[in-house]
Amino acid sequence: MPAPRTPVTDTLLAWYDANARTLPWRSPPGAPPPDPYRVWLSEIMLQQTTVAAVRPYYARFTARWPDIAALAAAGEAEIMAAWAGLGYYARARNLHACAQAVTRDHGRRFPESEEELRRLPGIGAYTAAAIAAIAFGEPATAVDANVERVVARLFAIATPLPGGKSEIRVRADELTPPGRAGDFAQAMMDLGSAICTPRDPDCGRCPLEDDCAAAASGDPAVFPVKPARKAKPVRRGAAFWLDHAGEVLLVRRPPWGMLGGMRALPCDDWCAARSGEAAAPVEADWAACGTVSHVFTHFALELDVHSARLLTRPAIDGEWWKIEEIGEAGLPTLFAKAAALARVRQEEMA
DNA sequence: TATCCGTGGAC
DNA sequence: TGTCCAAGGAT
Repeated sequence: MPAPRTPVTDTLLAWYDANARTLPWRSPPGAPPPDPYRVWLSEIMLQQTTVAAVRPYYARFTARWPDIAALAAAGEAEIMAAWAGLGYYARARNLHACAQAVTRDHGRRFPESEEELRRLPGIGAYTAAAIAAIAFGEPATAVDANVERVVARLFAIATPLPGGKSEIRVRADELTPPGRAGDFAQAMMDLGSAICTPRDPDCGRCPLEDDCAAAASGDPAVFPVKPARKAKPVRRGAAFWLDHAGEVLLVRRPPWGMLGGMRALPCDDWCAARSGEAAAPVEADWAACGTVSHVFTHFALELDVHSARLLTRPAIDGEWWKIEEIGEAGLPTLFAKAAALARVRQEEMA
């Protein structure tokens, strides 16, 4: 008589008990859950962002702001600057807004239910479920790209995304063990990260291979089915490095749109048909420094960088920043690249 | 539902 | 070099 088949969930949890990654924001399987503040912070940082990219930011944030009250008391500008380089900057503004909401409306403690968490700024369906399950042991199912991929393969769900999400959600709910929802979510992520990868999944090492319809099909990588991507348009713009007495002019971008709320070099609207069209912030003897190429999510940018040095400081809106301390200005990567180019050019001129 | 929103690493 | 895509959310 054949032995009863171990349910997929138990197989996965047993694998996780033996193979869980050690991460700074995570407790080992079976241990008491981590500080909800740290779970929340890590989940926000990890949205569409790799573990390797998050690590140093997580370390700096937790050292500088060790709890929710400290973060709520911080200025939005310093949080934005500390976030510089990590991308998706609306997350940083929402981070501050969420810290203030928890401090103001919830007595400095995160609400424990998925429903209440979902109402906080920057916390969507996935993050609410992840925090509820991981930090509070609630029976919530966090469906991220890893879970979508693993579940789509387990059941060979051929409906292209995003249409297939509803079926994936149902299946993921059915697999979630109410008593270990947090470990289940993290197990799915570890499996998706190390074994059930987007390309060339390593089925030979997968604890769920015998249960997986996609593995049985012989070509598991076709799941989940995704629509074709659109081509990225290329845009062109101009940025201006204006310095005087060892300081450079920086501006604050408007809170909405690209790089919203971040410090930046003065620039045009990136809609130039060709280089040399943009109006400079002041009259000066502008020199061309070169062009920065930068790829965003839905377009590529060719940014022409110009520099000028003034003998007298003009009356102009902005912030004069010590050039030697430009690294602490919190420039997003695009402008950090432009600044580096302008400084190289300056060295050549000197 | 579709679009906007960054960045860097892997292949 | 180009392509894909990573613990998504807001609108």
